Amino acid sequence: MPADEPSAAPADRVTLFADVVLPLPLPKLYTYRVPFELNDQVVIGGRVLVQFGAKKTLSCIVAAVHETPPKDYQAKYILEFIDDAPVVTQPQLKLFRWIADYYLCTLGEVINAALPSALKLSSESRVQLHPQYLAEGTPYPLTEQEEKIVAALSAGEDKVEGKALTFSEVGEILEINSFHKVIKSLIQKDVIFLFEHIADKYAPKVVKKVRLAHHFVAEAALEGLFEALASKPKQLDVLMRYIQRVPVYQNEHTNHGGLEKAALTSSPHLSPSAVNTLIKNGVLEQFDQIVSRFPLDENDRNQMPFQLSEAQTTARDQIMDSFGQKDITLLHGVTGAGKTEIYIDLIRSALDGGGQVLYLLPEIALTAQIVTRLMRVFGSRLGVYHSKFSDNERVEVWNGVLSGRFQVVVGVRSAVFLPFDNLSLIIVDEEHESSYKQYDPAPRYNAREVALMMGTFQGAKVLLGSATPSVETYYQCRAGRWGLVSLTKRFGEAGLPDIELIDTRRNAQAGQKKPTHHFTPELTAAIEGKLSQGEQVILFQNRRGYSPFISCLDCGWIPKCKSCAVSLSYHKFAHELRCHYCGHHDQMPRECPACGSRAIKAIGFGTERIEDDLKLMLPDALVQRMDLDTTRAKNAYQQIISDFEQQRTNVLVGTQMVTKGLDFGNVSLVGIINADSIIHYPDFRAHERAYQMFVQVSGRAGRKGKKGKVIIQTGDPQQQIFEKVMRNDYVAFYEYEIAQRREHMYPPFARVIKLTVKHVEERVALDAAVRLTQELVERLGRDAVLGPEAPYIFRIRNFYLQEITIKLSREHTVLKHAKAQILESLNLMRDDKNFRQARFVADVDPM
DNA sequence: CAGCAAAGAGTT
DNA sequence: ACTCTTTGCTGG
Repeated sequence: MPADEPSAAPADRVTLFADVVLPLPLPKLYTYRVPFELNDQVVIGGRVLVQFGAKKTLSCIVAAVHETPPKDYQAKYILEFIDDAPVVTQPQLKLFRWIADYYLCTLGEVINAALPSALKLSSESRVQLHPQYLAEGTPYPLTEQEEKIVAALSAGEDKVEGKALTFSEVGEILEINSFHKVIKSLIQKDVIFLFEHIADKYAPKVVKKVRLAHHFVAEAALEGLFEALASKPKQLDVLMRYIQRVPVYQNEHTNHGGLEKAALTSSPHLSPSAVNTLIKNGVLEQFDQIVSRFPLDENDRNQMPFQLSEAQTTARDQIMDSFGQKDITLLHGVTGAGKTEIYIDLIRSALDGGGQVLYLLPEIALTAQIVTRLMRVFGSRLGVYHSKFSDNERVEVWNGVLSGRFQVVVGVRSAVFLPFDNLSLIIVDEEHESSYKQYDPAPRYNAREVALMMGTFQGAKVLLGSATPSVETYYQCRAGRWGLVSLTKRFGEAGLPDIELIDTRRNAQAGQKKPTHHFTPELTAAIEGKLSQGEQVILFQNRRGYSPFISCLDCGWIPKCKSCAVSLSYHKFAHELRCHYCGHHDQMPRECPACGSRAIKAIGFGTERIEDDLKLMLPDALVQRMDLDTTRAKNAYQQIISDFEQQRTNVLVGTQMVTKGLDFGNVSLVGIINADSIIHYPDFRAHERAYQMFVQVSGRAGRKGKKGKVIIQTGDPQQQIFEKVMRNDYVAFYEYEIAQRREHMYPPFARVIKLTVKHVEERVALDAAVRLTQELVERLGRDAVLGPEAPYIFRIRNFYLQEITIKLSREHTVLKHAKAQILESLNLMRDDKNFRQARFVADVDPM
């Protein structure tokens, strides 16, 4: 095409339209018009401000730009462009579209989950004095409270307009909650007006620094200063420290960078008031500097040299080999085989090739242990993305990936949303973990699957790692579609632990006594034995709280949650009854509300009770509990781990958390208190989960050359699964399980989509579910649809539940068609007046 | 038939 | 999701 095409309008006169993604669960994109003068500012993937509806101003993402005006309506104008570079890249948009499609949700929901909330602008209502009031006052009388607000609004330095207050500030001034009435009345009297204030929530981190005022930098001036301060020793001390830390003579710039104010007041002999006096007298000047929340490591590239063992080297080479032919490879390595070193080696060569690397870990295992090791090798090129990070920290990681500062990111499932555009390697460690699946709210995605798709889109290799691979993954390897590399030897030649099954039923018949009934004598003896040898013990019980329910011994009363179909768990420390599904809690009753009896007993046992009883049985043991209740605080988890690592505690009692990815050198015994509840879960994955749990928790025993012991307490030692756990025979487990899946048409032989219908009335929930089932059967055939069926816990948060399970062929085109049919059925249901208050939730590949 | 609450429609 | 609009219902 000739460059000077006469018909081409000048760039700034083209009428442009932008399709934007609103952060709402709306199925479509919305089209806004770009104002001419902003034509050259349009950035796909950038944020823009738009008016949505009459009241709302929203920030959203530009997904596409074009010149086609919408047919049926007049597009509104974009108000403002926020970014001059994309915050969401093209590869991301492509991936997000795939997620929305695959997981049956909207693009808005994906964007909402993907963006750190500090990147979403917030709009807050504020009030200000009305210009008319400022000019003429008001003819209406004002109440005392109204006067108070007017006074507060006038108090600002900004005399012309007065200052603005947010609603909550108004509330604080009046010290009442019902301030809306006051505001409403003032608006009616034209005394104030309301406006929306849009603010970026991201706040850079600022440190206070000081430097020497520039006219003192010259040597002569400085000498003079010393003389002038001769009689003020405190100030002199501060000045000396400054000069000691900042050699101002060397050059001007050294001083210009200054020194953190905190560094001047850090030792006890340095007085903060002396610092302030120096600032006040103009000797030092104070300034703010924006710093990264992830400081650059000065001794970067402190590449910790380490040697891969022979087995590790072989595995590494096999993985590289496999990647030559296949994009996806599974590293099946027993716990303790040293997978992390192999990962580090692979990451290093991926980085040398100039690509980015994403290293995914399940939520709980993202411990200091692994991050510290990675930090040592990759220094400040490593970004960490983690649920306990603050919003500001997340934004910095996001921007760091965009800018190229972070070339490796280690993170939890939401790290798949980060703006990578040049990935060459993705590692999904512990790929079988269910915490990769988001359950609520939408998007209900599995980060492992998203990672696989991301790999395909960006041409990256994907390495899945696990000691107990998911059946689906192993199946792909067996079928030859994915590569498989096995590591069967434990690092340092530590043998696999001995596993002993203890029959709790036989013990019960033998007449066990009460306070220790969940500890068999064998387990108790083993714990005592190990502790006396100075070794450590981990006890696993998959239930938190003291006991799962309590009961009146006289009338049998059991307290239930008022909004869920579950009994309330007793939490002894908090002296409360709690619902683990909705968070509702009650005081522990002194007497039975039904019959007045005082004989209320805790039935069953959770981690808290195990901890308690153990302390009674073995008063010298230093017992620590690790479960959701003890790890709520930001650093609690790390504290517990490090206490155990440093052997300040010697028994760790916990839920699932203790099974995951922790390396302890001195643990020689692991006890599984009750294996039965794990095996007998009503779900097609129950056996897989149980196998994984037993093997993973066993893997905590016996590291660093010591042979460990595992004791499993069960009422049914004949279960086939135990034999496979004891022989550590994954393949045998797999063969058995895959036959079951084939027979019953479960994954990997079918895709499962679970639909949940929720309604406050049991009847309506059932009716809606029956109707939905009919619709689905009509579209997909009788064989594809199971249910409806009320789940085991049939009411949660006041909603009655019904579940429909859909099983589909894995074939891509069939799947796509079926999902369209499902969406159609769901939309039909949502439009049906009879089911208006019903909620319909689709969960693709539930776990 | 006012006055209010609950349900429905629409957002570009 | 949120808000404006319509419909439905209670009291009279």
